[in-house]
Amino acid sequence: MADTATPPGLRERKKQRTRDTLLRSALELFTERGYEETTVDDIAETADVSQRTFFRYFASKEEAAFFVSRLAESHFVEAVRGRPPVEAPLDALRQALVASWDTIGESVERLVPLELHMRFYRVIESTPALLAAHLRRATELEEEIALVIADREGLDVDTDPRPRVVVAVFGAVMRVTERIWSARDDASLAALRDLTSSYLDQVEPALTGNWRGRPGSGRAEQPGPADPTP
Amino acid sequence: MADTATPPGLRERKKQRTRDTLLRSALELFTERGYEETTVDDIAETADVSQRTFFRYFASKEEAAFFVSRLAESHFVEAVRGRPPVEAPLDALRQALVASWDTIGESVERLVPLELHMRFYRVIESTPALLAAHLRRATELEEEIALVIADREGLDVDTDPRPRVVVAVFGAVMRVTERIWSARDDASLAALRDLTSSYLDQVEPALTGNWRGRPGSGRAEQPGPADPTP
DNA sequence: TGTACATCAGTGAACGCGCGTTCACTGATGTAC
DNA sequence: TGTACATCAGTGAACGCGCGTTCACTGATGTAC
Repeated sequence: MADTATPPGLRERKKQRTRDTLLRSALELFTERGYEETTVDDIAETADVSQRTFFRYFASKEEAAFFVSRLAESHFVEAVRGRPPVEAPLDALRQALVASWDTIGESVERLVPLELHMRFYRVIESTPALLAAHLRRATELEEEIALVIADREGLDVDTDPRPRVVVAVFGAVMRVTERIWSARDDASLAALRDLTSSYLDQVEPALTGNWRGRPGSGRAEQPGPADPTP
Repeated sequence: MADTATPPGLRERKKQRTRDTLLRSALELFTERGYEETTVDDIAETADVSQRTFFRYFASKEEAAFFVSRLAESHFVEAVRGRPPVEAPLDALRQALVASWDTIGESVERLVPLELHMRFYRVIESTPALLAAHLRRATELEEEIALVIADREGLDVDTDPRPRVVVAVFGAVMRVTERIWSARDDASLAALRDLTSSYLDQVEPALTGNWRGRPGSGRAEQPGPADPTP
């Protein structure tokens, strides 16, 4: 948890301040007027630096947009890594999520207000380009976590499908709840957590065949004689 | 299944030919030299029309890229809609996938060679911008299918989480297998189908806690005394 | 404490690039009589 | 079968736009002595 070895000098502190100002400016503009409607020049101007300086800190507009998310994600990965081995994989993921959401505020607030971060999450969901980038990043994160899970269980992801499958299922539920959450009024982290929790509880019921007393979910190889729905 | 009422005239047939030529040119260039490395002008030039004409047929470069995929997707949705109600939701999805993959060649070949379409799928996976767009489109498709499933079961997606959850889980497994498939040598549809099938079989084992004789997957509220992995 | 030099964050202006749009126009196809 | 007109696919050229890059330069911070 320690920072760099030597305490940061004046130059270093100024750099951090410039970067934080750029980040805040970016997220504020994104949430206020929209991602597409905000140019890199707008961000630089709001942060009171040149456009050239923006690109010194962020390789692209997208990188700035996801900088805080990146922090939250590595926070979650560390939480997964720290779960006790007695927990089953799906439980470990779930507990890690709860634990990291309980403490994420502290890390995020060092950069931007948590409330701003949460509001920006909703912007992601309503901006096609951002949502696309978010989903791509999510699959990269899933691959990373699958390796952690495989490591926990002493398995190889290339020979055993289960690590990637369990992580993909977990991620799929999260993305469903993120989307529903973003469309509702309550933008709090607590609301997202409760929703995710209740949806995770529905995974097993959703996968078993008998949603309403059906024969069962055996490998139904026979096409069945019933009439297709019109 | 019937086409338009009146048989297409010369003008209409020429339009279709122009569009098909543009599609083929686009997919060929994308697979040969890469998506980012192909400009809209390149595509128009290869198809022997002006750039202006390209935009008359496709609103964007991305729309052209996913035109054939769009066809395959609606094929799948129809297959889901046609599954007999006795099948449990997850089975219905699975059977619909198998069935639509068995017949997709016929629809696709009307536009471009199936082999070209399959090769392009691998380009999607290796091109960040395309993968991002693909994932966003996939979630839109999932929402559509969730509505179909809810309809089948007489449920409302806003009150019952199960339709969206089961579809999300199914989709998550598909995306995992797409990615693995795209990294392997065998680019055939059969290879993708077999891989997907075997991964779907792993969903239930992956979600149950006992990957190697563990206590069980009860709601593990106690953090547990064990040491975190280093 | 003071001087000389090195490092490096930030600047300003210009540019390349490709996507997607706009405009006024041409010529082939379709249709009415 | 032939003529007159309407429709509409396609054209060519120019443009707007924002992202991201390149260049030569300035001035503040850090360091050596």
